[in-house]
Amino acid sequence: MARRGAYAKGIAKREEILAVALDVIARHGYRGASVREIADAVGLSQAGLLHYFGSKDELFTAILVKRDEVDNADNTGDMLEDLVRIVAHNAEVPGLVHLFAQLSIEAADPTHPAHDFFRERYGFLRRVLAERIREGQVDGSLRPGLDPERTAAIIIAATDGLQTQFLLDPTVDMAAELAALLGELRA
Amino acid sequence: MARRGAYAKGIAKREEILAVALDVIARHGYRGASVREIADAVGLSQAGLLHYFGSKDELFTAILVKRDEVDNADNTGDMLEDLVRIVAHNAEVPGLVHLFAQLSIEAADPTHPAHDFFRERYGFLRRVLAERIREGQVDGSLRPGLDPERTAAIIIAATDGLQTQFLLDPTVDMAAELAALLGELRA
DNA sequence: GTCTATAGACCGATAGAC
DNA sequence: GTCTATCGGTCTATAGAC
Repeated sequence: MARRGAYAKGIAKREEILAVALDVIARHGYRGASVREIADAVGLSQAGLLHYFGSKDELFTAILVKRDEVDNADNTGDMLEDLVRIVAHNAEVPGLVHLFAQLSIEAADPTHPAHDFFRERYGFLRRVLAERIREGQVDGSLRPGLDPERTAAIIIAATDGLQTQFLLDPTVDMAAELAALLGELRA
Repeated sequence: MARRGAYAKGIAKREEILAVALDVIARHGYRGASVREIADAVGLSQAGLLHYFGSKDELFTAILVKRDEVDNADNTGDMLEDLVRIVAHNAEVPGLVHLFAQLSIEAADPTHPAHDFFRERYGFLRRVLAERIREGQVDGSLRPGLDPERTAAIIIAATDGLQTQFLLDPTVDMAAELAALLGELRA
C-alpha cells in the first residue's frame, strides 16, 4: 500500500479531479461530455487533465466506477430499499443520470471501451438482485410465484426506463414509480 | 393532396430513402449515425441526401416518425398485446432499437431538436396506456388495485430498460420479460 | 437531382516549453 | 505538473459544376 510521495500525490489528485467532475456533471449536466468540457469544469486544460487520465476512455471509465462507489457507499443491505434510495438520490443529480444513460447505450457496441464494464455491471446486478428476491420469497416478503431472474431483470429495466422518462420530463417521480412496482411484487 | 409532378416525386423519393435507411439501420446498426453513413447506405452522397432532408435534424426526425408509423401499422387494438408484439419484432432490428434509445437519451437536453418529439411521444403513450389499463380494470382483466398512470409509466419504463439490457446482451429476451411483467398485473 | 470539394467547428491525442 | 500549440480526424452544411 504505502506508496512513495509523487505517486501517492498523483492518486490523490485523480480522486480530487473525479470528485469535482462528478459534482459538476451532477449539477450542470454534461452535454457532449468531451474531455475539454470536463477539463474546463475542473479547472485544468485538456492536456492537463489527460496527464492524469491517459485517454478519454480511461477518464470516463474512472467516472463510472467512482459513481458506483459513491452510490453504494451507504448501503443498508436491504437491496430493494437501497435501490429506491439511490433512485431518489439520482433525481438530484440529473447530469450523472444523463451521462450514465448515454454511455450505457453507446456501450452497446461491442467495440466500445465501456462495453465490458456495463455488460458485467448488468450481469452482476441481475444475479445479486435475483438472489435477494429468492431470499425474499423464502422469508415470505415477496410473492412466491415470481421468477427471480425475470423479476430482477424487470426491476432493473424499470429503473433504467424511468430515468429516460425523468430526463425528458423532470416532474416524473422515479422513486415513487419504482416503489409502486416493488409494492406490487410483495406477498 | 394531388401534388404537381416534381414535388410529388420529391416526396416519393423521401419515402424511398426513409424505407432504405430504416432497413439498413435495422440490420446493420448505425454506430455514430452520421448523415454520411446513412447517405452511403442509401446510395447517395452526403450532399445528395441533404437535398431531400435539409439538415441532419430533419432527417433523423423523419426516421423516428417513420419508424413509429411502421411499428403501429398493424396494431390489433389490444394495446398490451400490440406492445409485446412490437417488442418481439424489435429484437430483429437491433440497429433501430439502438438508434431510438440513443436519440431518446440525447433528446433529454431541452435544446435538442428531437426533445419535443420524445416528450410528446412519452406523454401520449402514458395517457393512452393508462386509459387502456383503466378499461382492463373495468372489464376485470387487470388487478383493480393498480394506479393506471403509475402502471403505464412502469410498463413503458420496463420496455425501454429491457432494450438497454438487450443491446448490451442480445440473449436477453425482451418480449418474454415484458410478458412476465404484464402477467403479474393480471387479475 | 446529384455530385465533388471545401468551409468551419469540434474532437482526442501528443509534442514540447516552462 | 501544467500549459500552449498543433496535428489529423470526423462531423454538418453549403457552394458550385454538371
